[in-house]
Amino acid sequence: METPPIPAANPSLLKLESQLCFPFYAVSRQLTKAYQPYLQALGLTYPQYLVFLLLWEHQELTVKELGEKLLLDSGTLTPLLKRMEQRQWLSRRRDPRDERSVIIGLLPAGRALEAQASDIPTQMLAKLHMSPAEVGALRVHLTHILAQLA
Amino acid sequence: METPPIPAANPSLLKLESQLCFPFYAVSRQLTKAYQPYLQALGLTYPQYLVFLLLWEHQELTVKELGEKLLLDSGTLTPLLKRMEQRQWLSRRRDPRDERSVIIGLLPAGRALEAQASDIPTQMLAKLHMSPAEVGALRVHLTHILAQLA
DNA sequence: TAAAATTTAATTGTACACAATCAAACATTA
DNA sequence: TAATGTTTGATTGTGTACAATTAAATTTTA
Repeated sequence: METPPIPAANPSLLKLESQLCFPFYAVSRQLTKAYQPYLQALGLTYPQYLVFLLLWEHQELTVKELGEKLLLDSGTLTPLLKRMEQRQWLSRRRDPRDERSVIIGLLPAGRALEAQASDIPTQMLAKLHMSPAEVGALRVHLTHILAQLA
Repeated sequence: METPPIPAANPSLLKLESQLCFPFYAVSRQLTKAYQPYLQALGLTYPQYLVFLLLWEHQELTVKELGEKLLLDSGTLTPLLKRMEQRQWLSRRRDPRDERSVIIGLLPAGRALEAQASDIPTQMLAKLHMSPAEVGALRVHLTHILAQLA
């Protein structure tokens, strides 16, 4: 015999289709997958690409600064950065003025990747089937939500 | 000949702040963190919660069906489901009518969690500082983007 | 129907994510 | 300045994610 369903306060809210979180989770992973062909050609993972976006702009950043900008902690960044260091893409050294800090610096091989990555944003925009205006509006919206959460 | 590669058509596109993907990635992780206090009280991780949302509704689903609905593959689901099986939350058995399929079934301990989870959606909505109408519109928007990508 | 192709999970290996803890370096203060 | 507290990364352990491969079961086809 069937057990009657437990009466939730509002049963319909406890369904996958009612969730706001799931589309975020799923879109995030599908977007990462959409980057795959471009990133794989450069031997990069998506989080590594994000680190490069920051280093191409700033040349040098501490682990703490990278973590603040990407919302990632050292447990994620330290091994990721060590892998990128092994590939000679970046350097890791203590700040002589504050030995607690580790400065991540762009190396020539890492700088050279910027030219090869320059087409990626445009190619990704094409995949989204959205106008630049739509993309811009959505980015503003998401950034606002992120500010509420973080 | 191909498009000229070296200088990006628009250099500003290759910045973290220009990306649409990053807000999705960051919001997704921050949302998962926002669930933490509620899920930890039940001993659940976020992907395990998603599996339960489907099982509370459907009682039984194959690994393939779970994978299709959550956009996750067996390399992710198999170990996750084995952990949930160890907790007696669900059962795993081959479909006698097609021995390739594994049927995941809700067990009493898993069913009992539904009542404890029933308040989570409402509590999460409160954290978002958004009206139900806004949330609904955004969910529709994201679901549409997901359909484009998946 | 036997062989080939397809479907479905499981396995393997790499790379995140993050909570919790640790240790060193720096800052503060009594 | 010595003791206390804070900051910063690294480490450890658990749990996803996913590509690639494998193996078994089923379906299709010659």
